[in-house]
Amino acid sequence: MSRESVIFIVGPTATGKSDLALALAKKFGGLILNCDSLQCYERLNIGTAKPGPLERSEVPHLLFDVRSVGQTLTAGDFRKLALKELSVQIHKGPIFAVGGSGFYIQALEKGMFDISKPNPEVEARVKSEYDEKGISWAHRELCRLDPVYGEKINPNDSYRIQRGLVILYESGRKVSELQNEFKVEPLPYRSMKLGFLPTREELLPRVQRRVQQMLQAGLIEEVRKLLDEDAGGWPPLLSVGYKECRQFLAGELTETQLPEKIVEKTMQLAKRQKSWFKRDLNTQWLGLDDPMRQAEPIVDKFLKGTN
RNA sequence: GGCUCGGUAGCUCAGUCGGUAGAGCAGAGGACUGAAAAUCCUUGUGUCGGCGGUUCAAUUCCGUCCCGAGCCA
Repeated sequence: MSRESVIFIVGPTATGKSDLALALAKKFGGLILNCDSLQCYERLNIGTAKPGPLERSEVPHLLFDVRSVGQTLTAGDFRKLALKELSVQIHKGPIFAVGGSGFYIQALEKGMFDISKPNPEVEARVKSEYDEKGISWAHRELCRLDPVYGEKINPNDSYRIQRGLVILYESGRKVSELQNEFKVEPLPYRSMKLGFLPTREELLPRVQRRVQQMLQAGLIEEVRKLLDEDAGGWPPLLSVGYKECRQFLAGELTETQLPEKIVEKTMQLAKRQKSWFKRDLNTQWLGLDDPMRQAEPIVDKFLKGTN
């Protein structure tokens, strides 16, 4: 029996991925590896539905709270940290890699371009030039320097335009070249994927319940404390739930609008997560009803198999 | 009870000097290589409140009724 196994558990938010991972890890003597971009940060607990001390005392939880307030983590950082954790921990038992960040899971499974982490000075330079000269200038500049990539991305995609320029200025490399040269670096362990793909009707009540619970558990207070510590410019506080609490604290949302807005934004996030995960044909899909019963035999068979 | 203003897409509303209507948001689908819970793309038929009348033609004008808000009694 090969013990060097990774079982991914993917899907949109509020589907019960963490609960399933915990149950499976207990059952099969495994460990949990976080694949959620925001649960990597300290102090984002309530709003990310991060597993608490109880869960973490039952099963080893890896890659939670690896960055503190004000710091950022990139997908590339995540990949490196995850591979390192896997190399030292995988002998201890099967790894249940859980999370809703499709981009992070892709980074872990397939690798990333061979370039260094973005240099903050270059990023700042691109940003200020972008702010000064505008998005259409930036897009034209990108098209001039890397026509293939420039024409592929949308002229309104501020994020990718700036990123493309940062890569060009910093390394002189074109994204289109990097894409051509890129070779998948598969995970050096055997792996399988379980996933949830609920309908809107199935997910909505779960999201509503979860948002209610988060607010009761003190989400607003969590946000207020972070803002008191001057974390206002920290990108994670722009994410779903956190952003809306800030709007509430700024008087831009009423007490009744707040939960409604968080539910709405969470459902939109879930839609994007679904469209990311559903195209992966290697995923075995589970229903929301008693997922442990469905998953256990699949995982058991996988762990007993040798290929 | 009288007067006024409203009733148009799931919501907020625009508009049609009479030729059956369109924005934002929501919803749906999709993309995705270092902030990804980010960033972005595509997608708008609905008894234009009901019933009558005028008209070649009414969501638009007129009458009446229903509903909501406000003012006066």
